[in-house]
Amino acid sequence: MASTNSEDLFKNIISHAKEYGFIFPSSEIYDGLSAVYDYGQNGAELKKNIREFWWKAMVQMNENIVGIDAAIFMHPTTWKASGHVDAFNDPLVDNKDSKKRYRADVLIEDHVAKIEAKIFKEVEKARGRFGDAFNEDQFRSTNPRVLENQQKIDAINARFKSALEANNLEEVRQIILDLEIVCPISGTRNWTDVRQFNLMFSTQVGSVSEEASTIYLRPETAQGIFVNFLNVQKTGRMKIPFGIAQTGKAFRNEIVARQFIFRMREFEQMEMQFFIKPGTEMEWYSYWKETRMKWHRSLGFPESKQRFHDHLKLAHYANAACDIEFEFPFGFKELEGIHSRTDFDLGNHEKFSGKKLQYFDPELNQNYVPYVVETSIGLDRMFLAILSQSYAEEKLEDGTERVVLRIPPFLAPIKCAIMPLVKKDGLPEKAREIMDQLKYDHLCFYEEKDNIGKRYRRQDAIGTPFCITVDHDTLNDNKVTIRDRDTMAQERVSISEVAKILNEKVDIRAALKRLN
RNA sequence: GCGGCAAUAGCUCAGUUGGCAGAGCAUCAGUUUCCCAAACUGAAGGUCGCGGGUUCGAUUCCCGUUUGCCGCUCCA
Repeated sequence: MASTNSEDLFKNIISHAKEYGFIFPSSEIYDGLSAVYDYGQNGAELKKNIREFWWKAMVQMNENIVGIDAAIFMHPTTWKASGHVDAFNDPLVDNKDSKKRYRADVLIEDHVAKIEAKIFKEVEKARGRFGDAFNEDQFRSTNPRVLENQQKIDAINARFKSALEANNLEEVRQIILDLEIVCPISGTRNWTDVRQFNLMFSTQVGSVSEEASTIYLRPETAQGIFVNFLNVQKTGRMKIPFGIAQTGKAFRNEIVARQFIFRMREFEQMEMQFFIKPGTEMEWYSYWKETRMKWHRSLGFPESKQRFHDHLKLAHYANAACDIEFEFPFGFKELEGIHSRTDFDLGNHEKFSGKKLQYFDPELNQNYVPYVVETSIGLDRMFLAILSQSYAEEKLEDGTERVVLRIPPFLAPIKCAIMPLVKKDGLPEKAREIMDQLKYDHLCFYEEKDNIGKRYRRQDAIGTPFCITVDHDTLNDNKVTIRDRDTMAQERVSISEVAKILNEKVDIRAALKRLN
């Protein structure tokens, strides 16, 4: 059972996640759906608790940050303004020998450019021959070689244009084959089919197909915040600097989606857009870098597991960007992104909507489009980080092994298991009384099946931090034992104190205070 | 997307040179023990991922396909 290397470890974590009701492949009875997963009974709780911790840390702990919940469907123009439509509409083709991928339109344009170069050469030759008397337009419209090449170019362009307009990718490939375009690296013409990779999923709104208009499932939640900037600023009487936070599903049609729930086609983001005065972005960028790292560190995992990764190549919307990376079993990977987005988004939404998205700054007595610093974390990735960091295969003193999830108690799916030592002599009744007392505050679990050791191990496996056991002495002294998941040590306490003790042990407040 | 490997019970896997489908653990019902996966009795759980082909007969051989993992590629 013990994992000898990180690949085994990762496989064991995946098995464990399924066996104990954290993660299931989507629609598994139909063989699943590639890169889509469901959260099971324990996974849903853990995910909810992570989301709550983020929400409280961002919204509840910051007077100048408020939360919204925007719709997944948005007006199609949103994605033109954001740049998502244009950035991802390229027809791509792979060379099977060199395994290199090219944009089909670039291959064809390069080929056209070569023909143009030939024409240019002819023209320059002629210019040298005729000297000052040279009439380029006349030469181009009469020279047979130039005309022939120009016709070729026109024919290619016309054919390519109509193929693209008809969305006929077969034809695009045929053009590449007919033009005998070779891969610059392998030199072969062994091309795959041409494929259109659009990052966004589309669907139709409207009941009649002719009236239907195409809309997209949002590829990021951020735009829901930008389009509501004025609504929130005005109705919330927000003053810059202020933030808008949101959690929710986003969808990306990834070409390659892999590594369990690390890269899924449907995933949940937790994003916060912080609106600031232009010129102050670098201060706020480093403020949020440190603040977010503190949040990650507050979970108590080794600091060596997290690191910053500064982006050298910046996206079209950013003037500074970094990732917080986590060391997953398959290496350091992005967990959260912090981006200085300038006024790119609000500015573009102004252009496309024609609405003024500005803030009147009373101190400066002037309007401006605010700059934005964004923090964007993948909830599913955070879930995987916590799951893989918590998972431990332990060898105990007596030589037996146990699997334990050392999830921080306030994030654990089940906070407390309550069990009678045996299921007779009135012990179950007593345990039920305690269960009925605690269930109003915490998700608790009652169990009387199997011997007590087995029940403890089952709770270890799902990360339940505490087990309360009712034994024969309980009936006389009204005391129970509280067993700690990590140390396996037991403490005997009065039943009247149990609620108070448990409240303290699983309280999210301690974690939030560590953020200060 | 390309290449490699894999898919048999909830989990980990064995197996049949092509001839009635197996183990351990887990699950459920009971007996017993009672503080760290104990024991016993019984039960349930499978079109051997799916679809074709070859064959008297395919879980086994062949082809396709789906899903997963790994490498490359991609990830504004």
